[in-house]
Amino acid sequence: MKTGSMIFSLLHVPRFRIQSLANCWGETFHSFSTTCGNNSNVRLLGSRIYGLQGGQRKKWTRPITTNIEGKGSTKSKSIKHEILSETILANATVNVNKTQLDKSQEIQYCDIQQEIAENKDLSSYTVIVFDIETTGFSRENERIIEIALRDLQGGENSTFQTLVNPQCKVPNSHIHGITTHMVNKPGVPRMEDLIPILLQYVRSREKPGGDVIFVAHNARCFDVPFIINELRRYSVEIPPNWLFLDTLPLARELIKSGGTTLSSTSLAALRDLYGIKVDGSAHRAMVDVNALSLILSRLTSDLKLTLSDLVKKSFTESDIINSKNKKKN
DNA sequence: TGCCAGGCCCTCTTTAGGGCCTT
Repeated sequence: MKTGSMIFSLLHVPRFRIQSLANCWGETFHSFSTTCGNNSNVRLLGSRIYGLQGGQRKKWTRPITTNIEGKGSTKSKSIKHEILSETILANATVNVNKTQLDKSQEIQYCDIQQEIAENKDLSSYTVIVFDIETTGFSRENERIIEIALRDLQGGENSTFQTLVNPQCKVPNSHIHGITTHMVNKPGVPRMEDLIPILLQYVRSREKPGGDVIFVAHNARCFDVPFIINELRRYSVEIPPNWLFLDTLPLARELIKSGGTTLSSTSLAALRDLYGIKVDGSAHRAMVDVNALSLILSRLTSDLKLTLSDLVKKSFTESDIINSKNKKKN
């Protein structure tokens, strides 16, 4: 198993508008590789954001990066975003080691993506695995401090990760290693700054007229309600083509089906079951996203689930709200 | 003084309670 190669990547954000952004952030990247039980070598590329720098309110320049795993993308590129008033202009240059990039093309996260490619009925779906780190468990009282996404179709800009300035203290640094000092400074985007960027990023991954399935572990009870609350806090509606899939019920289903040594449905237990090694700190968003990408692949294989099955198991924002209302009544 | 997360699942249950999962 080889690890440690450095891959630069970028977030190619097309020109778009944003109300107020006063941030500057950069990323360094690390790679992650693992070998699954069926001898299929899988290599993951994660990212981490450090070196956050302050910016000015109305005019600033910032590097935004995600990773490149593009097919045949051996050109060097770099990205430089200039924020002038309310407009972001994107230009890019990133240095990518060709050998490393060739290796990165071996990535095959999910049979799901192959199924999407082969099935016309499913070709409109985009599957994005995501994870958030927060200041605690309460969706009402706590805030998101890190978010990471991975589009399983891969290619350029298939990942997105950033710290988020919660504008409050981080009381649980012992969990994820993210401290108040790391996020409470001008260089880190606040949620209100990040939302338009996030929406733009997801739009850039969508297929025309297609739906996006967001996958997370314990999505129904934790990640999705958190996202819904954060968007609502800034009067932003969840796009109607967003679906959500929770891998926790899939893990329960696997235990019920028997024939597995899995005794807990936690992400850590699933990682252990499938021999997925963590490169970096577990409980950091992109590390968990990378692990869950592999877990999703193995879970769907073990449970013999197709993408159609996953679509049936997915839920919408309305489902969460309706179930909450039912409970109230 | 009162609140402290909340939804799902299991069982010694169903007019309930407790454990698990997420940070």
